[in-house]
Amino acid sequence: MELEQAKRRFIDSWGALGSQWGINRTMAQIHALLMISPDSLSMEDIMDDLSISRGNASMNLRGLMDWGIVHKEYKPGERKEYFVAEKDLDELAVKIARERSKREIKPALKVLKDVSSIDAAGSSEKKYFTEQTGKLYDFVLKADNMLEKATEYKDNWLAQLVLKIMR
Amino acid sequence: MELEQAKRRFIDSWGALGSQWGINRTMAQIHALLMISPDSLSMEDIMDDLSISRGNASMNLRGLMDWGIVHKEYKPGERKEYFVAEKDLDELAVKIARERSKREIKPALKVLKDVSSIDAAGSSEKKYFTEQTGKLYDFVLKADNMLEKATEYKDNWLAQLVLKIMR
DNA sequence: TTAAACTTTCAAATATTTCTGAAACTTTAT
DNA sequence: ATAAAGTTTCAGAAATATTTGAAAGTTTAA
Repeated sequence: MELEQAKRRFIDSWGALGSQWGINRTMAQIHALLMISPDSLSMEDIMDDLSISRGNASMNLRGLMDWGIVHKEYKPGERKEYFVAEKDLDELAVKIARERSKREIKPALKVLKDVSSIDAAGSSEKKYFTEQTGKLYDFVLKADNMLEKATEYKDNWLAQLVLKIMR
Repeated sequence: MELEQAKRRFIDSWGALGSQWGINRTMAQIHALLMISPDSLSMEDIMDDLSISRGNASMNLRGLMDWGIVHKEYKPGERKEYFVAEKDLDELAVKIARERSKREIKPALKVLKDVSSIDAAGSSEKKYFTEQTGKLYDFVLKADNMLEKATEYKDNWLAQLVLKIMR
């Protein structure tokens, strides 16, 4: 397999993976492209490589920056903006985990807390509902806390956690 | 907040959450409905409650069964099929984790392995590519293994893991 | 074997998401 | 202040994904 071919295969599957995870295909592709790029790329470079429009590139780069996993770089003497991906994978994982927690888990927890605390007196239907959503709340909260712990300690988290537990 | 209102809010947000996670809205809503249903529900019950067509209900119930998180139940003397959700949350998490690993992570690993093993001799561009995708492969593999360990031991996994490490 | 009761399938319709491209905006150098 | 170089925005177009509904398929009981 030649480089160009391998590159396409990587970018395509990273893109497909992204869309399965609720990230849009192009955003994931741009991320993939930046991950394998030794140098930072301009918007034009990205548009050309992926054959996408300027508007599309602009919006998705903004999206990646909102996730905190891509940032701008300015080259001295140049007007253009260049983009680089966060390439430390532990750091990348931490940022994604934190952002998903903030954007998705926390709001879900709020809903679960609200709906599980309606007054259950009376019908057994109500009782069942508050019981189930309450359990869900506890579970999601526990999971979110574990994720937080994990990101706190990055790759070394397990060892640190063990130490904490043992003392 | 009244039960009906709380129920709608729960089903809607579970549905929205689903679509952020690459699961379609209706499938997530059916799942939510079954989670708070003390009794098993027929396809008609589900169609009525969510105002969806028979075809839609049928396909999404099949989807949920493929994930292994909903199953059919037959009531004695009745022709109709009834559906129930897996309500043990640890069990639910394990099933989802295993299925995602099988459907998404494993195929991604294959691609990463393939593309990272092209012959890197020559250009430094190639070298960088194989290096980056190789690191990605190692990282995803490590993450997948941890997930597997976690599901093996279900809720008790951490304690078990600690024991293993200490011996 | 038939027909009633029920489920599945899939082509066409609908809804949702993403993408384009051109206009508006911003920044910088002169 | 101006214009060149660049970026962002957003309405409409295109692409994708989901949903419907009716026909085909299946199962069961008599």
